Amino acid sequence: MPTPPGRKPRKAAPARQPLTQELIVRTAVRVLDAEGLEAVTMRRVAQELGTGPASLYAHVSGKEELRELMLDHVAAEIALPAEPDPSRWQEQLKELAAEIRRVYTSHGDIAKVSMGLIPTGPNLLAVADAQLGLMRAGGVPPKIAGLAVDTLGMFLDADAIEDTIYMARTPAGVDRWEHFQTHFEEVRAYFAALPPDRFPNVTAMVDELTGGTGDDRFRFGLDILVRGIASYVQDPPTS
Amino acid sequence: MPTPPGRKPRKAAPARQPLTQELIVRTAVRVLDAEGLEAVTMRRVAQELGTGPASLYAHVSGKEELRELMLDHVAAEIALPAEPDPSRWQEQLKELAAEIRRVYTSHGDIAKVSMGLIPTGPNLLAVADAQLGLMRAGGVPPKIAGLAVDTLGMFLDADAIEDTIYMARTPAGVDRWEHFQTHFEEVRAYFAALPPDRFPNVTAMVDELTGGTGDDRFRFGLDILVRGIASYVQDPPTS
DNA sequence: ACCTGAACACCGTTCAAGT
DNA sequence: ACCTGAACACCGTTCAAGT
Repeated sequence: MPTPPGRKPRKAAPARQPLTQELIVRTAVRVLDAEGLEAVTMRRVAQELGTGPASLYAHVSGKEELRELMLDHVAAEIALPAEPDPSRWQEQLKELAAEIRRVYTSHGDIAKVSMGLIPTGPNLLAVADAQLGLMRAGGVPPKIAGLAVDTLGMFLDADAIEDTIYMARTPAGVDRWEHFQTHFEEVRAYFAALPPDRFPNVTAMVDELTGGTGDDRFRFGLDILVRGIASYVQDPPTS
Repeated sequence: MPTPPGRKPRKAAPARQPLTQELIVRTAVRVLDAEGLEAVTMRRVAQELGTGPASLYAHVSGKEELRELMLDHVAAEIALPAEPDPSRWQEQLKELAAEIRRVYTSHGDIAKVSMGLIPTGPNLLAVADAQLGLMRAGGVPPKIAGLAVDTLGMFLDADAIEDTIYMARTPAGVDRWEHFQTHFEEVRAYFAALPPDRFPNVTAMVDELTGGTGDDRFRFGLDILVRGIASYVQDPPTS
């Protein structure tokens, strides 16, 4: 049967969307989520878009910029506190940190891009601005707040990277948690088998060194940092 | 003139040293020091040794193992405290941290290898053992000490990486410090030019955000961490 | 056992040529 | 202005062949 007049074919063509920076970044993040940062190559992203690698360079200056755009794209998911509350700025800062951790760890090893990068994208800057806002509301001296944003950022990046170590190396087709467990048990056995005379403390503390979960480590470090920052407040707000 | 009998030629041949793991690792570290971690490729190390990349695989399982061997090789330079002194364990821990920082930052971006890696090499394990020894001497509860080694390691790795950002990207033939200054001034100008209504805190604190040196940041973070760890000590030793 | 050349399956980026 | 094919100068790793 011929198509009746005036009725257009359902799909005019493959109708590929035109290339834009936004589309490229979204595609790159999809690859990141599925296979990790190492899999995000210019060639791979181009292939995913049905084109060649050279086509990307009209919208992105190179791989480095693409990585930074991916990071800022992902940072948009971080929910910021509505308004600083001076009476509970420490809790708010911890909540924001937990939120950043949640978003980072849900996007493969994106934290590797953040580590050692001065934030310039709008979303990452908004996060930094929110952190500063909370500390200012809490009465943290500006100089301390300036240093603390850096330190907090280092901690969050490092923690997210640490969290994704076992994940990243999981071979395809293997259960992630099983892989995690196996690897962990190997480390434990290795530590336990070390010569006690050369490593008296490591061998004596095998349980303590391998026992803590990622959550334990995060809470421990975050608590110490926030308490440390708060210790610089001269006149704590009367709650 | 012919060579007199019984006198061997000065140099019998190019006399290349036979390939060993030790030699490969030393060569790789030399490339790291001169050109950074990215320049350390299997092919480049092989070339430096006057052979092909395939030859390395008889002594090293691959690039990943070579990187870890490099890290442990470098960790041998870290001077460990002679003996824990319970009355000044916090100072000793800070001194050790500063020593680790010194060694890491003197070897390009080697800290990138350490980040997110469970230490298994003898030298890195010795460093961890020393940290644990200091904390145990200070009366830090074992569980806390176990978490603290992790947190401290994360901080040291992140700090060293942060320190080498500007260095690593310096183009050849350009003065490193000049490059650093230029880049820093650009960041400052960028922050200052941001819209104050969207980023009220960042724009209000440009000086505080760009003012601190790497040393400031290190001392600030380390001080907070050690104080936090010490806060878990139940019965501080009577000094 | 160690070393090698050649090959395989990848990279990021550039550039002249097309539309 | 945007897109493309082809090329350039690299990667890590494997493998059969040599010694």
